Amino acid sequence: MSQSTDQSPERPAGRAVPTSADVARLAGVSRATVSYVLNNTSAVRISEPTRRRVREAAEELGYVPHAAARSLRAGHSRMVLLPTAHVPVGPLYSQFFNDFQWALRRLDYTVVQYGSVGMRAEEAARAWAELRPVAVVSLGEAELTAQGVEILKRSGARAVITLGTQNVEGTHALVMEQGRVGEVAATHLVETGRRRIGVVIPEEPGLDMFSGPRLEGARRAAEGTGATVVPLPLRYDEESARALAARWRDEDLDGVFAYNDEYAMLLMRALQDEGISVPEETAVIGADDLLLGRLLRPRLSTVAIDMVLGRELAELVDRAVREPDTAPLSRSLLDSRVVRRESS
Amino acid sequence: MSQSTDQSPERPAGRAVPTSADVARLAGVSRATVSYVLNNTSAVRISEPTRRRVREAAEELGYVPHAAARSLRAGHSRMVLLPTAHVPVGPLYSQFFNDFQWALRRLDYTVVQYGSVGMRAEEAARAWAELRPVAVVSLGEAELTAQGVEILKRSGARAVITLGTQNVEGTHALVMEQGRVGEVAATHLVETGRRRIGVVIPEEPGLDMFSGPRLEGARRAAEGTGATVVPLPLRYDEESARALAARWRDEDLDGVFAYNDEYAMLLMRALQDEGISVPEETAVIGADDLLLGRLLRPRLSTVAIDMVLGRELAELVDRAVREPDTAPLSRSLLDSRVVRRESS
DNA sequence: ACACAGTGCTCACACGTGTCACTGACACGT
DNA sequence: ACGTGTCAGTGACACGTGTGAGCACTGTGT
Repeated sequence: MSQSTDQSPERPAGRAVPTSADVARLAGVSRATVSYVLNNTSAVRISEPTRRRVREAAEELGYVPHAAARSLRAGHSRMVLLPTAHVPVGPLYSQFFNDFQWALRRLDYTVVQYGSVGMRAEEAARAWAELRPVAVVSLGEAELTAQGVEILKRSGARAVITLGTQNVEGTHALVMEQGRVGEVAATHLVETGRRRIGVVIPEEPGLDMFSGPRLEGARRAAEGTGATVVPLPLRYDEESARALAARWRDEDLDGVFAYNDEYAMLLMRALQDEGISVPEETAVIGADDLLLGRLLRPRLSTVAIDMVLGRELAELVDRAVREPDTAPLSRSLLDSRVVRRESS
Repeated sequence: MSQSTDQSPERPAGRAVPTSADVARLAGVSRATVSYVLNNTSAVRISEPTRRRVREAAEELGYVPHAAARSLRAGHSRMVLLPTAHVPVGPLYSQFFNDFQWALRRLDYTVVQYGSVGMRAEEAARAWAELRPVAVVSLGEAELTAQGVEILKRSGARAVITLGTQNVEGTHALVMEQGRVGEVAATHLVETGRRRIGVVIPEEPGLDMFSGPRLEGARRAAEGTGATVVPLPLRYDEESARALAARWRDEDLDGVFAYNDEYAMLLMRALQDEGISVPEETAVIGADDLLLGRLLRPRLSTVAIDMVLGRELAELVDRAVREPDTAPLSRSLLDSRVVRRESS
């Protein structure tokens, strides 16, 4: 990175940022009093007239406390860091993350998303550690090594939590059972008589953390039923889908779980263009229960995924912070159920 | 908010967070030397053996500098704050934001997203100001009042930038010409002979900042051509679409610009179910050029939107920070063009 | 012998905040 | 007069860092 140049960033002199000392001066009291008043400290008693004078002075100057100074003094920051994923997340996660943030703020945490694009895992961990967050909640475990966790904990983080598919040493690993998604999809296909079942694996990077476990789940479901599972790599474009459809009959497939509804729609169109009838010749099922899937003919069957509430997760985080030495959290983060429509 | 309780958050004593003083002690030098070495300060000369000893000591202790202390001393933070929008953003913006963040980091800024869910504008501005960001870049101007801008600037922010549809006093307002989207869509419909043109307005909250200007743009395009524009409120569900389609012939519409591809797909299906042929009886055009739109029959026409590069915007921000007194930035952030397929 | 410059490092302050320990002032009971 | 207690507030330190001023030492020129 470039060196911090710092070319005399003086403000225009007359407009210095007001501090609590300025407030104290204007109100004619000591700085300590200002601190007590503005923080509503209950242990010290300040008369009502003084309180008012302080508040008015703060208002007049437009005083805003300096978070860095505050947390420096306090020794901690009540800040929860969310490494921003480079994963392309759908509306499901957006909604979940919004709720989660809102709930954390209710618990008086400051939520900060901090990107790590183009950094190695350990480098990123160090950058996060500089902010001295009280907790780190990572979507996926890809950007966290055991060493990175160690760095974070040593820098004062009381909880490191991953929302992923596997456990990571030293973290509270909340497992999203992606495997269940593949499992219920495959089970549904098997129960409706399909025998050679394709599972679409997106070739787009960053999705492996979801697609891998879903494939495994499908395999588990097929085990011992006589059905076989065939992984099908697919890029999210028409040409790739056409190519896959062209060799469909050679593969002798009669059912497919297509990772999610978008890939399912793409593939179903290609199959139909190839003259393969859905669901008679091949059943298709997606995941996420997008509205758009209901607009196709046949209507797309799907796996609906119910995420845990953001509020619940926020409470788990809060507990992990308050009692860092308790056993690692354990909670299934999502639930899956088949929504059968017409394509399967 | 609840009071900060601070119930003796002592770490297990043996594991205190290491500071530069610890590093100095271990390396047998002064704290100043440590600072000089770890920051590669060129003005002071430190011998190579000493440098090595310091680096090794830092490594051994797992020392990570304390960002709060650093920026407290420095008086500024090179932190760019991105208020997280409560707007449901599509893949277009996700991509753009990723690029933008990456580019800012290249310029040695620290990018932090900070939510303001459930806060009033002024309250949120105050919370942001506590972090003393050097710049604030807001997607949309909804969560920024003139007063909020004043608070931020007074707290040391050298640039407040909005990516929106209108100017805000005191900010560098980068205008996304949403109007153009509606304009090119309507122009296209008019040129292909349509006379009564519907414009879908999503009823979902948070989208007004886009839908309003798009409607206005469509109106501009129709002006003086003899065509009329009819706003059509629509919720993103099948029932609402069915209801709209049911009164379609009464409205006597022969063309529709449907806000984006998702609403367009929803509406087109409802029209077809109602027995209205597309494009013969009614032309349909969306926006965003989603892949899924190409899967329908007829294939969906759309307005492709080319966003400005994240890197360019990052450079604008950098310039605004370095020279805060220059004229407000001005730059059109997006470009629109019609992609004609089969539905229009 | 002295001035002077260069090298390698340290001292001590400042940044803005929270809070512990303490101080006057006044009231009350004896 | 004295001890005790409450009220309303203040003084001073600590948090971790960056940096200008300065110090001890060595070499070099006159």
